[in-house]
Amino acid sequence: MRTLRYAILGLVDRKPATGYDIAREFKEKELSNFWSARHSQIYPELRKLTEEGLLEYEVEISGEIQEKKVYRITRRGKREFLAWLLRDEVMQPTFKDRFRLRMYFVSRMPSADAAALLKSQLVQRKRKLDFLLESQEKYQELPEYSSDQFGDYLVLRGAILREQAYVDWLEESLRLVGKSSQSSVMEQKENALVH
Amino acid sequence: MRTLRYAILGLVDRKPATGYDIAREFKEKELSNFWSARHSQIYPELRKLTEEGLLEYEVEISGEIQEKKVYRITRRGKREFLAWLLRDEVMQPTFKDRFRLRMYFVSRMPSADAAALLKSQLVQRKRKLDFLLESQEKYQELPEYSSDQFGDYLVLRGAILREQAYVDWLEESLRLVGKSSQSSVMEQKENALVH
DNA sequence: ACGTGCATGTAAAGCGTTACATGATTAC
DNA sequence: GTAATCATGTAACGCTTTACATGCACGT
Repeated sequence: MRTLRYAILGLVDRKPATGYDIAREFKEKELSNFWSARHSQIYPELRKLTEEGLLEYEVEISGEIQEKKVYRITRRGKREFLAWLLRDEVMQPTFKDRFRLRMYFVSRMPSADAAALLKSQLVQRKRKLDFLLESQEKYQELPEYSSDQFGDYLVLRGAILREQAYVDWLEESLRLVGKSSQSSVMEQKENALVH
Repeated sequence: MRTLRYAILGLVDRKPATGYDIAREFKEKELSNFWSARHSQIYPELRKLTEEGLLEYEVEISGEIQEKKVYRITRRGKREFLAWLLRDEVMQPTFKDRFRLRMYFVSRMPSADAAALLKSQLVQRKRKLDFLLESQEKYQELPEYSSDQFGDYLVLRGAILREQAYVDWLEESLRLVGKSSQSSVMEQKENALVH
C-alpha cells in the first residue's frame, strides 16, 4: 500500500521538513489521530524517496557543526503524490481495536471488572476529547479551502466526532453492564459472596 | 502485544473451533469490525498455542477422508486468557485511517475531486451502517450479561456508533467543501475555465 | 463433471515497533 | 554542568498480507 511514503510526500509538499520534523508531526499534531510512524521508519523512507527522485534535500547547519537535511518535494514527487491523493479507494473493513476485542469477551469477566475497564477507558477518551475540543477553539471561522488549515480542520472535526462516539459507546456500555448484571443469576451469586 | 493469540484463545473459549471456523469469524462476523486475521496467520498461531499447552485438539472426520482439527481451550489457556482480559491498558493513540490521511491533504486537490471522494466513502459507509442497523434488529431485548450475546451486542452498538459518526463526518465535510470552495479564489478560477 | 465451500498448511515480502547507537544545541 | 530537545541513522524482531500449494465434500 506504501501509505507512509505518500504521507511523507504530502507533509513535505505542505512544507519542507527534516526527518525530525516529520517524526514530530506524527507524534504530536492533528495528523497523529489517523497516521503515525517512528523515526526508524521515516529516515529509511526519506532516503528511498530521494533515490527515486521524488524528494531532494539541502543540508543546513544549525549552530556550529550539526547538520540537518531539509527535504523538498520535486516535480515528479508532486505528480505521484497527486495521483495517489485522487485514488478512490474501497473502505478499510477493519479498524483494529484491542479494547473492543476485550469487550467482545465481556461475559467472561465479573461485571465489576468490566465496569472498571470501561471507566478507565472513559477517563482516557474524555481527556482526549477535551483536548480536541480545545484545539477546535482556534478556528473562529471556516478556513479557506485552498489553505492547509482547511484539511487540518476537516480531520480535527473527524477526530472529535470519532472520540465523541467512543465516549458515547463507553457510557452506554457502562449503563448496560450495570443494568444487565443486576438481574443475572451469575451476579446474584457474586452478590451473595460479597454480602 | 500478541493480540491475535488472545483473540483466538477467546474465540475457542466461547466455542470449540477449527482454524477454518476462526478465519470465518474474522471475515464475516461482528468480530471483523475490530479485529481480523488471515488463515496464514491463524494456523501457525494455533500450532504455537497447542505447543504451549493453552489449546488442545481432537481430529474429526468430515465425509470419508477429510480431517479437521477441532480446538478446545485447556485450563491453563483459560487462566492466561482471563489474565489478559482483565489487563487495564492505555488507549491506542492512533487508529490508522488512509481516507482521513487523504482528507488531511484535501487542499491539494480540486474541490470537485474532494467531493467525489467524500461521496464515494459516504455510499460505502452508509451501506455498512445499514447492515449493522439490520443486525441490531435481532436483539429484541438486552441479552443477559453472562451470555456471549451480551458481548456481541456491546460491540455491535460500538460499531453502529462508530459508523454513524463516520457518516456524520463525511456529510459535514461534504457541506464544508461546498461552502468553503464557493467563495475561494482558486475555485473561481476553476469555474472560469469550466464556463 | 464442475463449481463452491471446507480444510490446512508454507514462503516471501512488506510494514511497524523496540532497541541499539551516536552526537550537537539550547536553556537553566 | 546537566537535562531536554534537536538530529540522524541501523538492527532485530514481530506482525500482517499476498502468494504459493494441496486436496476433500457436496450440491447440481
